[in-house]
Amino acid sequence: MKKEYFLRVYELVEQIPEGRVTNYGAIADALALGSARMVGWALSQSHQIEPLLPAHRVVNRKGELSGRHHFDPPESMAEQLRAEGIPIEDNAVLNFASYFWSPLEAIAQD
DNA sequence: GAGGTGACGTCGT
DNA sequence: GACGACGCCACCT
Repeated sequence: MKKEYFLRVYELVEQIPEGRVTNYGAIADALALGSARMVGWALSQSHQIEPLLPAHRVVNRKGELSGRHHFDPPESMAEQLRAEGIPIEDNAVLNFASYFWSPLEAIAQD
């Protein structure tokens, strides 16, 4: 069961509220994965399984859209974030700290 | 069964 | 402050 650990990342990312963003490290910490790389890797896997996953709400520690290149139209990641009211500039989230959403909240509710 | 990969993060120089 | 190297661990070939 635990082998499908990426499903946990899946569930968590799925709970990211609209207009909010989070980073890989926060998810890794929330799930006690121990490595943010696992989150990025998990998202890359989940992307092909469930494209509906709001992976565009997950960025790196600097708020940069590091995974934009994995989207079909790479710029769609920023477009979707902007559509949710999140300002994007130079492929990075402005006021990232202000829009940051802690995945721990999702776990707390669960 | 062993090696390589990866949407990152932290520490050291 | 910017750049480089290492660690981290599940999944794939």
